[in-house]
Amino acid sequence: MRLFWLKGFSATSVSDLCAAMGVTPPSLYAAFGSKEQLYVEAIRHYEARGGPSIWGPMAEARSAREAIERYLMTSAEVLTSSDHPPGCMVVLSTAREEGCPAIGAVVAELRAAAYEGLRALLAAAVESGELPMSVNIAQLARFALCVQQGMSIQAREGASREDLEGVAQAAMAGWDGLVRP
Amino acid sequence: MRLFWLKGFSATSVSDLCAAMGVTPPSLYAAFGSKEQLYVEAIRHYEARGGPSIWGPMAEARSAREAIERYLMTSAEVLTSSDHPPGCMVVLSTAREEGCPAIGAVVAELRAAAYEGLRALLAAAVESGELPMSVNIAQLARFALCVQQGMSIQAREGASREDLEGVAQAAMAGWDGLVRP
DNA sequence: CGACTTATGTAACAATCACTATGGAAAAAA
DNA sequence: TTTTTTCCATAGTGATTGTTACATAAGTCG
Repeated sequence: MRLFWLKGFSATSVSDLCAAMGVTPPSLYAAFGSKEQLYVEAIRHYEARGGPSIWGPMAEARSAREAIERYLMTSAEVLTSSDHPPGCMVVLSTAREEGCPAIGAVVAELRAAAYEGLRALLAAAVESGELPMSVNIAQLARFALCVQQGMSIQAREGASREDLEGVAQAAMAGWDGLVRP
Repeated sequence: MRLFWLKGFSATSVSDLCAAMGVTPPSLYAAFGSKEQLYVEAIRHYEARGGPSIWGPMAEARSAREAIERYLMTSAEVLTSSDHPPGCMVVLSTAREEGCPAIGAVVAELRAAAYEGLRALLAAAVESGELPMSVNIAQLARFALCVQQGMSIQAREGASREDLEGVAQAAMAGWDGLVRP
């Protein structure tokens, strides 16, 4: 998972993977079938492990604004954590462009789920009256997602947690500007 | 350039490049030396051609706010233009992570120039009095850059120009919130 | 027209790619 | 203890990687 995360699909060879796992090719193929299936399993594992650390804190928020703020602030922390490659594996994946549509479909599914999660959160906030009905939910969800995706690139470039927290703070100012009537 | 832009460094083979150029390997190597040097020449060509279309409109702006707005709105248009691959080649490049530090250095240089351009613009606005001295220039520059980088990922995922213009608009609301005392 | 430099295509280079057939060792079952 | 099954490494599969030696064709100049 870490190798694919860091180097991408094409640039990571089966030799690299075997060396990192301390295994020989036959064992790898007996366990995962192919390099492609291993990547899918790796990114699914990534989502299952890393997902809660980002989506978890949002669930405890008492307002949509606080949820989005936690989403971005937690991202600033997680994406720059030093015990794994920087940035989000799903956001940074380019397997489809590298000529692997099967993986691309899985990645697209995970990305769509992130967007839909944000959208549903905002829709519920409109329903409950926290947000005025005039607010453009799709725009706001896409904006938050876009900022978080940009953070992944910044993190890979070497930005610090503080750098990204500044970005999150700036984005929340955008929220306040847009939500106001 | 388009092949590298779309598929990245590792996933683009010399065969692909030769086929796309209608040339055989010896000609390619006589002209460019190596795949690596060709990538560098391609991304430099990208910057020389595509750079002005983004940085050009900013120069005509009459305020820092308008300049940033043009930066983001023009990006929304250019990054989704249909006559070339979606997203920014410099932002989306992962050559360093793919194991090519020489290319990584060139990409880092181009990215740093973008950040420095934004930073200088904001510094000048503080100097001229348009922006209060209390504003965090580095934070604002990084925020604008981050949003633009996120746009590249969204564009590659299939977002439309209108989608990204919505993001740009939301980001400008963030500007207004941050610049106010 | 002939000599020479400049290209470009053919073919092949060693290395690495993803992947697998085979054989032997360890563990489980009888 | 013997048999059977599971497991895994050695070694090698054909294909493709980036790159180049050679030979032929084209263009340039005397």
